[in-house]
Amino acid sequence: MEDTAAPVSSQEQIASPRRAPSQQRSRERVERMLAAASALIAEQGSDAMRMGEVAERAGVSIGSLYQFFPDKRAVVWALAERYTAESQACISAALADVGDAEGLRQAFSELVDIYYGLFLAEPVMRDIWSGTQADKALRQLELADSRANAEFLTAVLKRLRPAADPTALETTAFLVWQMGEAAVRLAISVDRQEGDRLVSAYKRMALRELLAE
Amino acid sequence: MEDTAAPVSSQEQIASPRRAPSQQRSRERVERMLAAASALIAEQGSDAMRMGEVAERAGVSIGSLYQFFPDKRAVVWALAERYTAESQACISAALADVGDAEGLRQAFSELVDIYYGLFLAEPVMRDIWSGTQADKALRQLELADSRANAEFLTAVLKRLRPAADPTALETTAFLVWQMGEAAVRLAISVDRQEGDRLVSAYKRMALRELLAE
DNA sequence: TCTAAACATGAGTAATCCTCACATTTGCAA
DNA sequence: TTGCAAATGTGAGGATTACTCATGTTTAGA
Repeated sequence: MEDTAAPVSSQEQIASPRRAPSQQRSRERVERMLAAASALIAEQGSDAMRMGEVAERAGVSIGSLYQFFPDKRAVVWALAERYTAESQACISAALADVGDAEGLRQAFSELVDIYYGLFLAEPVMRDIWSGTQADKALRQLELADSRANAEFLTAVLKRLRPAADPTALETTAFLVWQMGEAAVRLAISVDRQEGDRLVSAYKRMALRELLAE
Repeated sequence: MEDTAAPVSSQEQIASPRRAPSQQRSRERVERMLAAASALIAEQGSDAMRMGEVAERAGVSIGSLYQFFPDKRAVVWALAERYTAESQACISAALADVGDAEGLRQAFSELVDIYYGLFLAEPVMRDIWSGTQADKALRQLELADSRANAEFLTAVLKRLRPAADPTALETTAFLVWQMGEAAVRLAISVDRQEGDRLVSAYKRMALRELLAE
């Protein structure tokens, strides 16, 4: 007798730290845990990362690890959250004072290059975001992040094309942004030369759309 | 004393059936296994799919399951392979006799609609391809599939724009195709109304690029 | 009919996530 | 300073699950 219902479809809530570290000592230990996890992900990928190994390398017991992270995904999620927070500021700054088409062209091109470079250089980031589709919580984080970033782009578009339908601009910005993330992920999974070509092609395609009409 | 090398980076080869079923009886049993797996994925997702449950539902022992599939991923992979084989024919047919810009516009739009519809309707397909980023073998299958499909598009482009640089056309086709897959995956993970808008926006963006110059 | 190969079985192995009962440390009020 | 509650730390062990293997059964063909 098994469940015939599909419990998966419900919104799996993101697991927040089981208990926020309130003492200095534990805050440092949590940092060590995250650093250990980051190193292990860089070496082996998040899938091969073992919780026991994270604990060992951080110099804490497995129990302590689970005191602050409800499960394995939460560890990865915590790292992912840091990256998004960092990049958000960078993106906001780059797009804030774009005033004309040429400005957008330059700022956008730079942003894509930075993003591409980050993925090429950061194995942890690459690993985390490539698992994004499979993990519901990460997928939600990525979507939320993408929406937030797309909003900066939307703001620019509304400035440059005040006559256009706002909803359409929002859709365009969101789509272009997501396509960019997909393009970069694609680019790093083929050889470097083709990757560069793909990123260039994406830039052209995105800008054509952003500056249309 | 731990390995400091990262064994993950090496090309994990796709696991082929451990032993191809040669008798009628076993061929039928393998079909039942795949059907059971498909049903379970539809209900719970491939991650929650348990090999024991697949065997039970197919009415075979766990040992039999492993006689034909070397591991869990191979089961999912076998299902994925079927979908790609099916869709390939469909895509090839749709693009084969495109002769002008208007023809491309129509054929492309239809293809995207079909693909979007398929993802909306087929939970198994949705699940399999959303895990695509995490699983190296599936990622390779998807890339190979995408390249093959993009080739049909490349052929059309070369016909419509004979003067253009062939490599550039190939890059464009591949990128546009991958963007399409990403757009559809994005569209099904937001609400239906926004999903529709995103797919429309993708069509416009892609066609603008495909018909440029 | 006989035999070798293909097929079938399921209890058992190994790996891993995570819990929990208990020990220790910290901050702070009396 | 002292006492104590809350926060933190520990690691053996429970629970789950992918996968193996020794052994038995069925099939195809000579």
